[in-house]
Amino acid sequence: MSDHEKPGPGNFIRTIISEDLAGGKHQRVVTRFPPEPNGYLHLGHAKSICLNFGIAREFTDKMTLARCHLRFDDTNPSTEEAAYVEAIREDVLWLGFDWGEHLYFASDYFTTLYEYAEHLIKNDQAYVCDLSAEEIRATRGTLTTAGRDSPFRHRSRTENLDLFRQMRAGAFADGTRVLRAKIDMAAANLNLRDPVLYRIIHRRHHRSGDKWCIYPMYDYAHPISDAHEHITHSLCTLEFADHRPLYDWFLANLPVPCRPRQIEFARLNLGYTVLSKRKLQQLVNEGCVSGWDDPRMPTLAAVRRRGYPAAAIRNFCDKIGVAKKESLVDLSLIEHCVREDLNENAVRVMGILNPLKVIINNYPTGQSEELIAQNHPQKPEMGTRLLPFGREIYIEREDFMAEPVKNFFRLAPGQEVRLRYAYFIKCREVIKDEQGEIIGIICSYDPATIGGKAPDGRRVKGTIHWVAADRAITAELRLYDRLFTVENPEKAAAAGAVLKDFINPESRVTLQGCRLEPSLADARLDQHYQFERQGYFCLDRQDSQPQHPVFNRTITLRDTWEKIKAR
RNA sequence: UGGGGCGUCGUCAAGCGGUAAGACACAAGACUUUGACUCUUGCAUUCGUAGGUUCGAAUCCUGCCGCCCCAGCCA
Repeated sequence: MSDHEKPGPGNFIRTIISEDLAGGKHQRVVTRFPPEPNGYLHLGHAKSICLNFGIAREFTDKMTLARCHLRFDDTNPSTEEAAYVEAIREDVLWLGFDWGEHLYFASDYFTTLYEYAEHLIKNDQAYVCDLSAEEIRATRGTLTTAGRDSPFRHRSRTENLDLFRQMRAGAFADGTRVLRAKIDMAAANLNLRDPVLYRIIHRRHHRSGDKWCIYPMYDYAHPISDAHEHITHSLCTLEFADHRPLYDWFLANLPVPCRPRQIEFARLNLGYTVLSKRKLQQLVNEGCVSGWDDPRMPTLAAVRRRGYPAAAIRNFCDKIGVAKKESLVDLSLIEHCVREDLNENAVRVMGILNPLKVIINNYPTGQSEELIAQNHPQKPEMGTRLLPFGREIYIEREDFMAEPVKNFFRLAPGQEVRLRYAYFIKCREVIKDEQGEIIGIICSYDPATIGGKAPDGRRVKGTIHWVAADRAITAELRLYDRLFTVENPEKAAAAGAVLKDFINPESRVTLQGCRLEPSLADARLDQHYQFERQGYFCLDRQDSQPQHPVFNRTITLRDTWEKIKAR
């Protein structure tokens, strides 16, 4: 008994596949991920990619090789572009999946699809209809009333064939005729009321060029493409459930090599963002974000730029599960996955977001030294680095309070803290400008506490991060927060408002003049960094320059202090 | 009012007739040279609801209620 025959844990799709395998319906599993190249992939697609490729991986063993195809659903040249194809391939690869030899395009099947259409015509199961789009709509009927037959429904096969061939030859203008399946204008399922199979679009296709001027509809192309690739399980989202009878109708009425089974699952919805290409396109078009890869966007290109590891997204997709219930997943779940990965892999460094100068008055002027810091406290194998220290340093403005609140155990007048990996310092004096603004503080340090250890065993409650003033590098830091102010922006916008109204004005805050420890001058694009006590950061792949480094904050560290403070 | 789908903890989600997994969130505590991490503990007598079948029901049956999708020559 192979592993296949055990019912898969959890989701209903794995259960179905296991049963199909156990019942001998299939020897191997073949799935596919079928993006349309008309936009960028987002986290919702990641769910589908992980599901489809994950199943292929899971149902592969020594005896049987399961696989997942990458197929571009490029049946509509008016919205699709080759550039998207490249971006999508990159995204899938980045996510960690490989289609191997199995890269396909629906456009590869245009000839087959056309021949099948003639087959339907010859069987009196399809006809050329001269009605306009408006007329077709008007005769389709409503949810509760049947549609009316098109006056062209009873053309002869010969006439249909001739007309269809003329359509293909470019004899007609866009929108003047379509090929329709002849099914049932009274069907309760609107998809069966003589659906359009082919429409005329005189437009250059990114792959087939000007070879065609008629293009197949999704409903028609999809089942045939699946069948020709010997897909066993065609997974799609819930809104296609109504299309399944049509999917099956084509498979039953055409000489296809096999009959794939369509199974629907619920699409992903994530809190405080939108996961629909149309809506994302809108944000880009309206200038709400800087582009498809603006780090606040939920696109794969954006989260990659922001610093979300691919492994974290895969883990997230595992955790959310697959079901038919429409749900809204907590943003905190993906954040947890990102932190979990980054905590493990990010190199620890120190960086000051809002610098406050500290002068250590008993540290000899002109003296400096190098102190040893660990790159990851829990992983000594990640090594150490040297941190320059001197008389003048910067600390985080937030780590000093002239009038400390209760339980504030960082720096305050007379209070002692540890400078991470350095010394204990005590605040002696506050320097203010004419406006009374604090511009620096004067502290004393205890040389005996070098490395941050107290030989006398005395304890300090706070440890803060710092950088040496003269050796720090200056950088721009971009802090990101949730894109929207409401958890369910689509729902909020449906209630009369527009999406734009719910954009979080603080979703991006740019900080200039941040001071970072000198090791960051050699920061690499593929490395994640934890700025201790602040969060995880990575170099921005678009805007960072050697002379002007730009870091994106991937995510903050969990902040219990925020909660304590709020009480 | 037609058709399709769905209702299990705040959020996801197992469960498939034998007496409610797990994760996130949250709360309390321990540890701590990151108020991070880690650890420990707590968190659905109840599965939309009302009946029925059964020794036994979240699981089977019936009614009701609620939510989502469908009238593109988009996918």
